[in-house]
Amino acid sequence: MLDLAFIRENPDLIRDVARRRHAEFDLDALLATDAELRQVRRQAEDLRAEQNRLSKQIREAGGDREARERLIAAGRTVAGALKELEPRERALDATLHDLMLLVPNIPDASVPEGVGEEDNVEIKRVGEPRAFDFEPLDHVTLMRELGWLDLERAAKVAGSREYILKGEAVFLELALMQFALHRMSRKGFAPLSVPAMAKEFCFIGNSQFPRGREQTYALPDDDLFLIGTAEVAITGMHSGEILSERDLPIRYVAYSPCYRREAGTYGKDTKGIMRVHHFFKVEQYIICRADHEESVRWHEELLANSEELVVALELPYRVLNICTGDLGDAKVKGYDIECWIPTEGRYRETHSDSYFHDFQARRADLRYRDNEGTVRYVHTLNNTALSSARTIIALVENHQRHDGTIGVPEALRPYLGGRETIGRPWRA
RNA sequence: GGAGGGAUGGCAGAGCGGUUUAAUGCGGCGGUCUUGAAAACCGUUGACCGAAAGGUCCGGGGGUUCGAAUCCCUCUCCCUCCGCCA
Repeated sequence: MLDLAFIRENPDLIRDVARRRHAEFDLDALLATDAELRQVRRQAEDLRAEQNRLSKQIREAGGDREARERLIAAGRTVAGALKELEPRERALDATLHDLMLLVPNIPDASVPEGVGEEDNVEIKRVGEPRAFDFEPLDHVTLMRELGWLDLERAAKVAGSREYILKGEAVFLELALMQFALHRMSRKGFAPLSVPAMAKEFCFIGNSQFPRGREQTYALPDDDLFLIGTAEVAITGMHSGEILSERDLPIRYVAYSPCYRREAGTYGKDTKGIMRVHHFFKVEQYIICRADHEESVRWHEELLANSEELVVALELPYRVLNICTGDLGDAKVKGYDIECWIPTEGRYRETHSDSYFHDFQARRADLRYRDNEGTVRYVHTLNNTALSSARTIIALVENHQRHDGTIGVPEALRPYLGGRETIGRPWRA
């Protein structure tokens, strides 16, 4: 959420943001509602001031019965007028709030202009795609042959876009998560394991709602929703708080399942476990001072942390600077890391590194008291450390061996009993 | 699931219809003293809207009243006990 006063004073800039983002929202409706609310609120406040004056006079009238009766009658009139005005004030306030939630954040000047993902700008490429001396197999074939994946029974249990991992794939998944948690906690990030479901305010605070609500699983009987990322739970965790500057920055590394409805993606990535309804993720999250330079510094550092993990897993990757049209509403700027998928012959997204300035903090009412005693909204950032399904794809495809087994990168071996390969050889 | 108790400023904690414009303590900030710090002492200090006047806010929402932190209803969360359970 942006500062309302800022929107009021910079309507042209906000219109330009909408244009750059190719986003739709009704700024005129917002400004009109704001203007009307301010007018109605002023009337209501005048009435309340009158009410207070009368209340004081009634108190002071003491035993003077006649004056008392007269003042109470006047008070009744004011109360009646206020009662008529208040529903209007509340309704306008609610409308304004709803409209405010639809205003996107202001992209940084370094975000490339563009309409969709095709306009994202590659800023670096690291690692050479491996030259296979045999025909590499895709992750579905490999994992099936290794006895690691059952898609048919997963569909039977839970429908499309679900999967059952079996055998060593189960340990591989856990190994990746543990690897990421250990590495990040060694860097000073505090490990968290958070609830997989959260209340609505967490999703609004984080900006998943109201736009993108259809991407989230709802549990209506309990007024809860399944999180699509640990970010939701972490933002909710500190919402409404006033932290102290000396507690900042807060650095978390959170492990959680992630649930995504993938509504509207029919026909996209229908093979295997590239696009699935659940996976596990280790997420980096930072809460820092309200300082642009500091946000930028952490944004770069979060990227470097994730790159370090990907490099340790010996996966070729590239980094994209996400363009205005593909950038989530709440983000000031975003980088994606995409890992090389040999059988697709292209890079696929595995990480998303974002900063928000105080956009999430305003929605979640997350503030801090600075060293001068001033209360400010914090800045928030997050980036994937590792996510399970897509990293498994990249790992098995890139590290497959001629005999159908999977090579384990050295950094991951401590989490897999020291083994250099996993899976039984099944190819000649 | 059942019974009871509770939720007040950064934290702790009074207040239980109208001098509460929310006491007091801790913490924070500023100062005196000090080479510097600690201690002590002095001052200052809730959040939000508004240019201001003024207004809003005592877990959320609704109600009673001329007037609600205070009374009523409802929801959420926390605590204690019982039941069930990995």
